[in-house]
Amino acid sequence: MEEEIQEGNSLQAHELSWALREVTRANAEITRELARRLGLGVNDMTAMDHLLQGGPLGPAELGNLLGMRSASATALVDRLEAVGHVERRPHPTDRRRLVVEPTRHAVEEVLGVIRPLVAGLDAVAEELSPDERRVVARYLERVSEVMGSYGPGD
Amino acid sequence: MEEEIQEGNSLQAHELSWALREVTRANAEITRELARRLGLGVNDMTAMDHLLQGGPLGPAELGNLLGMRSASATALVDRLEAVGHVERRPHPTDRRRLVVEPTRHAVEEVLGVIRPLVAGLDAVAEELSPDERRVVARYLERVSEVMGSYGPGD
DNA sequence: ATTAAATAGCTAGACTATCTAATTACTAGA
DNA sequence: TCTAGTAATTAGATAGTCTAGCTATTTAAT
Repeated sequence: MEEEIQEGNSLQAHELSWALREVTRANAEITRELARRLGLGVNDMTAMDHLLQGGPLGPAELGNLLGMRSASATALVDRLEAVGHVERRPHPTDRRRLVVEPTRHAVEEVLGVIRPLVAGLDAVAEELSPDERRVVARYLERVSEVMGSYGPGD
Repeated sequence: MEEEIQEGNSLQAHELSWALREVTRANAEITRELARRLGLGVNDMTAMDHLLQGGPLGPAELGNLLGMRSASATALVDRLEAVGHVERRPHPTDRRRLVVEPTRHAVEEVLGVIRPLVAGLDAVAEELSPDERRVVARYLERVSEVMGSYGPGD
């Protein structure tokens, strides 16, 4: 896009918000692209991402992270299991529960696809000085807070 | 991921990337929430967003922004038109084309829902000094570039 | 102990949104 | 004018989600 930040003039707040909006838009695009490369739907890919990132999750718990009902989560885990990306294991203490575990092969495949992106983003962060990183991190945290405050409510 | 051991007190690059990841995750959530409040699907809401933001768009052009085929875009515009959120108008010069225009009522409704969020994000930007805003903006632009470089390709 | 309520996951059937392929109408270049 | 290309649509198929209801298990209250 052609909107360049003006040198000399002060940068208006809404221009910064616009840059943020561009990031979220680019993120939506890349999410579709990564899913396509993995041969998964967007939600299925995002679910794998959550499984790699976070601790052990049950099907419904996983679905909640994606804003879906437990029935849909069952179907989601079915699909992931069918392609060998996850396995259902019994929960160690609660016999009602399951834990959904990514398979070794799936971990490698997913990481292989997202690694270049992660590396690219880390490289951008490396370009900043430690002080600058602190400024940006604080901004990003505040943005997360504000977004979170509009979470599923009334 | 557990707490990273920091060298000195400097903020590591991947911690910053993690903060970015939190933002994109929060954005995915709030996108669902905003769509829910408007009684629209996520793509339909995002389409409205694009129509408010950008210049005049045809159905397929709009669909491309969302990564969908022209047939799906036709259906999308059908849905938006059915609830009175957009109108199909003839393109001024090319009689094959249409322009999809949001209705006055829809503009108000959508803006009413997203305005608080936009205001909240602008307020976060206001908390920063002009210099800090420049630093953050540059980071966000670089992030958009990196994400864009993984765009739909091979 | 027994019973009642809540929780986790699953099944069934319907609905929504997307896709591919083919169709119509129009534009533009040789 | 003929031909190739483009914009939008239609038709049919498929995938993913939803609601509603089910079983099994756990937790809490008699």
